[in-house]
Amino acid sequence: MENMNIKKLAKELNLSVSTVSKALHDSYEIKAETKEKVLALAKQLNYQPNPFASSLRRNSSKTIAVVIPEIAHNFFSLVINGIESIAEELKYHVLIYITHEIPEKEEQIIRHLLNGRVDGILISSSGTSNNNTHYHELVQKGIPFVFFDRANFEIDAPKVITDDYQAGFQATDHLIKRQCKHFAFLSLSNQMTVINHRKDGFLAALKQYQIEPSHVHIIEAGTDETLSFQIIRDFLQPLPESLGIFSSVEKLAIQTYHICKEINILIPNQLKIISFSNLPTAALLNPALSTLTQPAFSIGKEAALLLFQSIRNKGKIQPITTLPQIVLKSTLFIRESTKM
Amino acid sequence: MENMNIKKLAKELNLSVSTVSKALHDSYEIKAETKEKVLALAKQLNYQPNPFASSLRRNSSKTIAVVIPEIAHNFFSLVINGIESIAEELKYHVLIYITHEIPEKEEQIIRHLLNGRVDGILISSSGTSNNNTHYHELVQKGIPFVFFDRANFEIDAPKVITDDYQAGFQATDHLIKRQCKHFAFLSLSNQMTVINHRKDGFLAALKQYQIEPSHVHIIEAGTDETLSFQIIRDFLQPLPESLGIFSSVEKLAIQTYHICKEINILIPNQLKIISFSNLPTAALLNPALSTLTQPAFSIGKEAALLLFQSIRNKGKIQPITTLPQIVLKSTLFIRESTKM
DNA sequence: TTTAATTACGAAATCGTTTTCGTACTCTTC
DNA sequence: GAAGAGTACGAAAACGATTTCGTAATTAAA
Repeated sequence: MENMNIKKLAKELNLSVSTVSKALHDSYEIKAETKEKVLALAKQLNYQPNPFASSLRRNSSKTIAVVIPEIAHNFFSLVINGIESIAEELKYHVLIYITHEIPEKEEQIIRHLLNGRVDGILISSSGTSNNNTHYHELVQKGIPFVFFDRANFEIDAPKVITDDYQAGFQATDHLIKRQCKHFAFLSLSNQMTVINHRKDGFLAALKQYQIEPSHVHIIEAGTDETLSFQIIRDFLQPLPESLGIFSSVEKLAIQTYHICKEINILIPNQLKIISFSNLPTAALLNPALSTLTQPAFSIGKEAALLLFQSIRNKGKIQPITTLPQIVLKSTLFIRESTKM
Repeated sequence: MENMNIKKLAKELNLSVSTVSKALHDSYEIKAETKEKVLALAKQLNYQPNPFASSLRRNSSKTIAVVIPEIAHNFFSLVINGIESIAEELKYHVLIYITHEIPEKEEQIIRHLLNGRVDGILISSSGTSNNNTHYHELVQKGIPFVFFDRANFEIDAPKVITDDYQAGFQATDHLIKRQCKHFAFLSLSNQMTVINHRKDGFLAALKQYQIEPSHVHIIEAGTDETLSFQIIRDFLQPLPESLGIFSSVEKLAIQTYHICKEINILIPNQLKIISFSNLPTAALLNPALSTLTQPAFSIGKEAALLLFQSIRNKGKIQPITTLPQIVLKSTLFIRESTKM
């Protein structure tokens, strides 16, 4: 009596296994009276179908995977919230995989997922877009996947991104209007398209205002914490005159704050800074941080919706139109860190 | 040729399915030469075993579930990081379920997991300890689970917690020594044991210093955001003299900061505050927030280790000794928000 | 030389569902 | 009342792995 299964249910009911299965799935072949009996006993004996048997037979797992570079990061946590809100509604399960910003790790995870464990994948890429073969394998295997935020534009898959170029332009325009003379862009990696879009917006704004190229600084801080600390610290000593920093990610802005505190640089007097960020405490920082805030929850929601659409359409002929690419808007919050 | 499976592999190799399966599992029954051939072709044809067939037969899923109240919260994100670090090593998969602090939601999730989808569960309870039947059902079904942080002490399961009583005492002691006259404890719920342990520490310290009971305030702020805002705001108007606040969770401290900013209460002059928190920006707030910081990553790691130990021991006789309960220490960081 | 043990493999059952057929039986309809 | 349609169910074949047995062939022991 360890575990209830459909066979025991059938025996108990004096019905065949197939009849019970059909009854549980509300098949038209079974008459109402029988269905009721089956449902009643199933509930009474606390029957729950074995998910693996079901997945094996139906070739569908009711599970999706989320592959992200890191999780202890407000942006990604909020995205997961958005994803979960949809998955929960559709009774799907959510597997989480963390790449720790290591492209090989991402490849390994994606390759593993080729085995059919999930019906679809949501990816925020850690890749340097050098090696795309794992994405191609997904396409070839017919496993639906959707990129969010960190997309790979060489791959023909649905994407949910934000208006990074425009946001970068807007942030930089703001710094220019606040009378900065030198401008620095804090970059995570020059291999990531999101970051590069933000940088392109940054550069475009500076170009439009004809800023002296020698006053433009691109700081490749990288993903390693201690290293990026050192790189930023080195850049700030000596401190360029009227420096305006546009940080492409929250983490680097926080590091900059720490460094400024350490070596006594006053924000916003000596240095203005604005950053992409979903920090719930941005307004409470000393000084309050001006931010470009991505609609993280919506990104997760939209990405999940696209994925489930993709899963539903699986097998059916794809429309010839290009795959959907949803672009959401980030919001600019002007706070004290960029005060004149 | 859609998907590779063991049958096709066997045919290609002129071997039986069973031989191939054994070879892939490095069985002693198969000679080295055959194993090599099988492994070689498996790699060449990119064979990956179907996880559902395997799980169905072996009755094990190589998957664990993490059930948490919310994810957009530094503490839980860090815990997940810790959990993932162990799961990844053991090649386990991690399913995430979010209860949004709704006990019924938690029950529903746990009940669903009785179907064998996972080999074990890590739980940070959202329950009010009124209804424990779902935990009992886990025990009865023999599904291993471990509580972390928010444990239910009526249930005989392994737990990883922190020294909440002591930390609460320490935080309060600190406030007393900083010459506070009135003392407030911001609580999420009087049904949660973690919170109550912190409160007990708080009350014990006040008792030891013989603080006038009328100067002690327990604020039940609750989990609803707008409501808790209102409750805290109401409490702060009018502002008790020399108020020292001990916030049991980060979120309420942040709300308090926002309110103080809004109604112009100066921290730490008019109000001192210390909070349990894993905010990476605690030191950068205005003013820097004194915190009790839980070793979130370690909590996740230890809980995962206990769970896997439990999974390995499944079926074997349990030792008569009480189940393991690991207590980790929180760290006190004194910052400006409690300055004299 | 006979017996026992070991080696290396294969047939088939099994895990618990789902789904395709097949088939009694009843009910129309002309 | 014969043919066709519809109803309600059951037998059995999947799904793809794992595992239990059984057994030839070889080797070792007596």
